[in-house]
Amino acid sequence: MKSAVRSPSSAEGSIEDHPRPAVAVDVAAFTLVDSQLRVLLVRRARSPHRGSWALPGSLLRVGSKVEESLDACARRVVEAKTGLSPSTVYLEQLYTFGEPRRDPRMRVLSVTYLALVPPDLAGRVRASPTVDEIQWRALPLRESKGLAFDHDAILRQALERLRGKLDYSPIGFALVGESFSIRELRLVHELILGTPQDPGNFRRRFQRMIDEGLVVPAQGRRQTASRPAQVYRLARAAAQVLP
Amino acid sequence: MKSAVRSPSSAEGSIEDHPRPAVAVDVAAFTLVDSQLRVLLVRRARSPHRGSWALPGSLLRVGSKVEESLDACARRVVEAKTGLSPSTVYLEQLYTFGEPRRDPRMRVLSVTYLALVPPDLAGRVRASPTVDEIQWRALPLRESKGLAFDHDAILRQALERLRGKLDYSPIGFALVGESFSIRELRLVHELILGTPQDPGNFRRRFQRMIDEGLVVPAQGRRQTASRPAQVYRLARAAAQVLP
DNA sequence: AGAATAGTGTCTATCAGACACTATGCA
DNA sequence: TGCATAGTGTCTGATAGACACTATTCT
Repeated sequence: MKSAVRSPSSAEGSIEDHPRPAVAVDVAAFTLVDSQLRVLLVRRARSPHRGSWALPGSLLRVGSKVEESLDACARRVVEAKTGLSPSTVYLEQLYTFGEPRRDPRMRVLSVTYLALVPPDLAGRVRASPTVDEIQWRALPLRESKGLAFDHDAILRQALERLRGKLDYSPIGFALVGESFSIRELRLVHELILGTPQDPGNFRRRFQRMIDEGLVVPAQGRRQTASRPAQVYRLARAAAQVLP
Repeated sequence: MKSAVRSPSSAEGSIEDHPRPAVAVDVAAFTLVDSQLRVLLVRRARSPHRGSWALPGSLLRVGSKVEESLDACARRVVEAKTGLSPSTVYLEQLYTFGEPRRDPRMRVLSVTYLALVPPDLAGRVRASPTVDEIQWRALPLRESKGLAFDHDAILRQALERLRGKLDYSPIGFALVGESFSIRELRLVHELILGTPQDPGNFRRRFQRMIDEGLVVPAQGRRQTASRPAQVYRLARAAAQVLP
């Protein structure tokens, strides 16, 4: 019972000899395509869960030469799957999943990330040669229990985080282009929250952001069936918030 | 550059052969002692950072027989250090730290947890035989750069989470006894937020919780220098929220 | 009685939500 | 000219914060 006495602190004594789990980084990447919220999925080519859809991921690079941080690994995953320069992609660590039997082969921890890809860049993934092995899937997914491993739970957690942060953080801007109309930003909120947002009230909240200098009018207008809308862009100071 | 082609998905092919990092679980455990917010620290008996104070932790138990989940590992850490039954301790995963050089010996990931220990149980840790190797240290710490590894950053993150969730979650109840006066709960909020809370306004917010049935009056009163206060306890339904 | 804390009342500013209304550009 | 969408105005109810006030119990 008192076996903890042997190694009371975080990383003691024979740390090199202690058995270690495999560590993967999996990413729930979202974007907007055709006015739909979509998540990036890959089809598994190998067992286990061969043929199932899964969140893209990779084993963390560990070893004498190629140590990468968790953030760097997540960036690498997004870059590899989309061909995007990751500088325009918002990335945020989500949660670490580590149930003993989540992978049938062996003990695997998954450090998960939330990624937001601007819609004007998301199209590139279609040009990939492995086109039918990777796709932006519209949400909500039909078969909600369809993903490999525990990726359903990861996806749920990612959406929850997204919804939770939308109101008090500028996270929504990561899903519109560099310049955007209020209508476009409102669509992002409506898709994430799943409920229509009152145009007037939404605009008033947006107006406060203008007053605070968070957002500034930009050149150009949006072509619509009727009156064109003013477009805006993030102020330089605020753009730093979304690395 | 295109090395990702070899293993495009999360856990592919030679997962058993891929080099693996060590994985530790470190816990930032808070409690109230002498009307002060305190964090549980242990003094490191071995190199690296020998003699420095650190958050308590343990290597994750991995292997054929003793697979434990991340949550179970965090519970085990708290139990080992405090002697408490972990059922009364609030536990929540915080963040996973994985910078390549955070441990000089080798690559070590730290999955961190926030723990809240009810004040009436915290005293037990003093009775431990290793009394001068472990203690509840008052916050804020004097030497804010004094902890081993990157534990300063972990502690900062834990306090941030605590502050952030205080307003919209019942997390504060985890730092009072089973029955408590409004004054006691207010003290918890004041210590976490670092600012005095208006007694009247605080009470009004509390009143809403009573109206919603979240909290109910309990037997007994609190002995003070003047008028004794009513004590309350969480309603049975609400108590489930704090496992 | 006096001190101290528990607990109440009230005023103001802010904000979300509902919804009616005006303005502008396209077909 | 009509229509669809952009954008404004207004009302209501909920809430945070500041602060004055009353109530109760201990010494």
